[in-house]
Amino acid sequence: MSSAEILSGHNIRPSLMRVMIYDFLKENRTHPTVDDIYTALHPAVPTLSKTTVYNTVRLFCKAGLTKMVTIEEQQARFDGCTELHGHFICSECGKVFDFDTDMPKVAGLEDFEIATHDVYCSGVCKNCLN
Amino acid sequence: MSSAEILSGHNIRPSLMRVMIYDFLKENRTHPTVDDIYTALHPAVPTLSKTTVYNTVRLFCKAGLTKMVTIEEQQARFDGCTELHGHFICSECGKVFDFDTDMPKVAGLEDFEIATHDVYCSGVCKNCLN
DNA sequence: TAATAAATTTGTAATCATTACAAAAGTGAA
DNA sequence: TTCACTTTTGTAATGATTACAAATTTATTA
Repeated sequence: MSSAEILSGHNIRPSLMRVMIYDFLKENRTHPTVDDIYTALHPAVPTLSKTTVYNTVRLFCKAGLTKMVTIEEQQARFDGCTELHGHFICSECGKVFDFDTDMPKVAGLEDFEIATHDVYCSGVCKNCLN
Repeated sequence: MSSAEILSGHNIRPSLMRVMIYDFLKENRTHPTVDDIYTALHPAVPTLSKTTVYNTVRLFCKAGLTKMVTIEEQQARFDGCTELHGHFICSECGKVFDFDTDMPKVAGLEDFEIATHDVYCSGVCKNCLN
């Protein structure tokens, strides 16, 4: 299924900018920040505005198409994959890695309506340990 | 064990401000922000500076005495309890609740040095569901 | 105790991510 | 084409956090 079709399927009109940003998130599984996205796409689309990137990722997240990753930082990161998986941030290099996990146990929140589950870890990654 | 002793045990000199801030975190399990802490203590200590609160919570977190809770917000929250537990944020009222959980499964990070585990959930709390 | 050194606290100014907002540009229908 | 509507853009505002140096407090030494 094309990105345009995926966007349409979530009631988001597949404009050029939106498709580009969605493609970027799909192809770059590095959990980019808004600035990362802007910097990567700006050369190809000089008229791109950072506000548009902010608006677009917010739109995507509201539609459940992408996920926001807030992990010990003041800069939000975005993830094109919404399947359940954990995020590990390396305190040395700052890179964010995915890992496999399972649905965490949640006890004591009876009568709460739980919409999202997130598992975060931090430490030092393999590369930085050398 | 007194707060002063706990601070000393972590190689933090137990100054008046530090003990007050630590006590506040121990007694108020509401995951307060820096501003919450400042606003609560300021009447009693009019000379308190917000910078001091920032410095102090950073010092505590570095020493492992408190934990930072970054959950879909641009404002960091602080938790005086470092035992393993999950955090739930209500998308309606913004309150953060603790819940029981267990150590999440982490697969695929062999050779990584994992220092922290965090489980976050979001949704609508019991009160807001009415 | 007085003098000195070290650590803590404070206030101001700077930084930086994010949002508000209104104008401009683009898109599609009649 | 014209009109209504949506998207995109740029600028300015907001607000959390940090940098930094001065002021204050605390501990140490003589």
